[in-house]
Amino acid sequence: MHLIVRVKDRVNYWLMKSEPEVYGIGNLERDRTTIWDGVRNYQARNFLKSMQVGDVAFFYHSNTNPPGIVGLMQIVAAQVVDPSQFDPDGDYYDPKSTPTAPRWHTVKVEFVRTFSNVITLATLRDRFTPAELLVVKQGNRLSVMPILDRVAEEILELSPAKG
DNA sequence: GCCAACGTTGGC
DNA sequence: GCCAACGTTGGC
Repeated sequence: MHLIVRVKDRVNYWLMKSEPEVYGIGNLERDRTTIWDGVRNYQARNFLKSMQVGDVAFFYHSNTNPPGIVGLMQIVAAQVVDPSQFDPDGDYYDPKSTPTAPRWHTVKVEFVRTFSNVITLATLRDRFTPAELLVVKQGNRLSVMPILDRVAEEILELSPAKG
């Protein structure tokens, strides 16, 4: 049986977590772009690898009060070799990685906007089931995850731009 | 600070 | 290849 796969240009949506104490949306607004380095989980890495330029990602603040989605960013470079894997003095050094055989790829993201209010985890739990949105699942530790189009659009409706 | 969830490591 | 021990994430 043959399937005709129609390849269409489409935007994929993602959610990416960071602790604001380490690197928050304010840091990204200041820097405009950043390499999303330091992810050392294979499932998260595989999602990072599948991101394409133009994809949109929600910036999620974790390990803070309240946790939640705080803004938007866009993928501006894909398949970026994570430079932190080569730094022997850094927290993310991977001695098994070499420049010719890097183990960790990531993306470069660009600031789009900060939401006027945090879309808290509690709000997300009210609106979405764990099957719809993985981040609301209890005990979820994945720091990069895909977001269904329908869910992304609903989140965007909750998020007027700041100012 | 506690602890549930869960990914990773390593002994066997 | 199993699985107990351990370490980390991250909400609360």
